Amino acid sequence: NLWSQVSTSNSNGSFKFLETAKDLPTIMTSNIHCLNTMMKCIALGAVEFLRKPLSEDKLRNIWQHVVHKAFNAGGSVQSKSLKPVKDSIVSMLELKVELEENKDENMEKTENVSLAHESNEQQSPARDKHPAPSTWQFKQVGWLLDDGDCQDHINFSVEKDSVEQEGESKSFETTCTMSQETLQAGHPPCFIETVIKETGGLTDGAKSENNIHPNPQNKDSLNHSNDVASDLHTSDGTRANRKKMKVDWTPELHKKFVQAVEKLGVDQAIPSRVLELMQVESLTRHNVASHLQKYRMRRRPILPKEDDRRWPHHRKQESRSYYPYKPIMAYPPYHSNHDLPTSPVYPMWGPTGSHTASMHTWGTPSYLPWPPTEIWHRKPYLGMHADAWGCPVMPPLHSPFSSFPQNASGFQSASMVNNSCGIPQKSFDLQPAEEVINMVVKEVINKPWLPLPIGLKPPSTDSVLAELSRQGISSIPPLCSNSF
DNA sequence: GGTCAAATAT
DNA sequence: AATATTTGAC
Repeated sequence: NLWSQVSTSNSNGSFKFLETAKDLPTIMTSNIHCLNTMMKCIALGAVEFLRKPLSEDKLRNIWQHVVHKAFNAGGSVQSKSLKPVKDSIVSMLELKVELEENKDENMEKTENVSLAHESNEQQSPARDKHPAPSTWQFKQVGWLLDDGDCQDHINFSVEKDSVEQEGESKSFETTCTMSQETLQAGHPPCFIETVIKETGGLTDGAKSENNIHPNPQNKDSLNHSNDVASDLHTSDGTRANRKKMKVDWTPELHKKFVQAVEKLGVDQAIPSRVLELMQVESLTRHNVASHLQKYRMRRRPILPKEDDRRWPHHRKQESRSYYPYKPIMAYPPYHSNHDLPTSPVYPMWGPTGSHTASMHTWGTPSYLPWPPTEIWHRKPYLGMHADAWGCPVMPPLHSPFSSFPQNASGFQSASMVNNSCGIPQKSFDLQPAEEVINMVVKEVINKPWLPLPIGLKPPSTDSVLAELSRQGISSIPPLCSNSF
């Protein structure tokens, strides 16, 4: 990802640049507010044309789209985690800032910034990755078998070193499976399977990993004791060794988590509260916090917030706690959620259609597949990985930005039409302060779930072209000619 | 306490 | 190598 900048003192240069960078989403910013110029830029492939006084809103808007874009891309690639995206965006930010700094607006007439995205981002239609969803769902089923739905199991393995005797470090792992009524307060007994994870003489660092499978893998045998494992019933808490326990977020546990989060409202879900609602002792705030962190990262639903003010949209009173997150994606405008129930716009995590599907098992209506891998290491009883999900993950086969929303901030607002010559109100407006830029970008990045401002609807090519011809600018390379 | 991000563990 | 969790810092 990078920002490329081209500053020219004459619009012609800019146009040239635009043409050169057709395939790169380019945003033109200029203090020239001539419809003609704008049209031309758009026609030449600019994704947006912003009038020079770059307001905070405009910036935010742009960045939100960038972030969305980035996230979308990330989502399509299953393995891709959010972080990288974030990083790249951040790096972009730096460049951006740098750019902004260097910017010498005095002379420049037109300046354009192009938001380029990694070349590899192009998705090859051929090989997609749709495994996640299906597997996920499938897994669910598998689990249902053992748990008998209403029982939740919390598994955590405690690893404690046997006595202090350093002689031979023998550590064993205790896997405690406690069951508890889903929502009931009761604290049922729990089974504790102790697995001796004997570690040979400490000397040879080679800890024979022969050790019994920690919970992860043969989870399958929830019900059966594992080979080496021996079952004992104990009063849970007591032996809840105070060592490091790794919480195993089983689907059930996760489900609870999600329910709690939803009850609170995603935006108000904070670790402590969630923990309360979950009523799962044995879990620490940190555990929840961590999970929450992960949770938030995955679902990047756009969620209304005070951010709305800027985007005169009528969602005022929406108790946006639940899933009003019908993402107002600027991105793939094509299908609205109902078209293809299963085709996620946000390939992986976005709150997309398919509510019902996931609803039952995860009680998560809007969040698609939670953790793909997590699902995997529990072997579903029923073999085959059949794509239960059956979701034809359709990756954006087209240029990622193909539908990049135009008109970030009232592109076609009357104001700009008449306003042929912008007059810098405040130096600030013309040149957003670095802090502002930083702040805005950061905000956007940090809250990917915020609603995408404005329905940035792409200016219809037709209208633009029409207008252009009307203006006598017809010698412009047709938009459609290039992949833009 | 909440968040974030680095460090670990798997 | 990629994730899932845990730790620690802020």
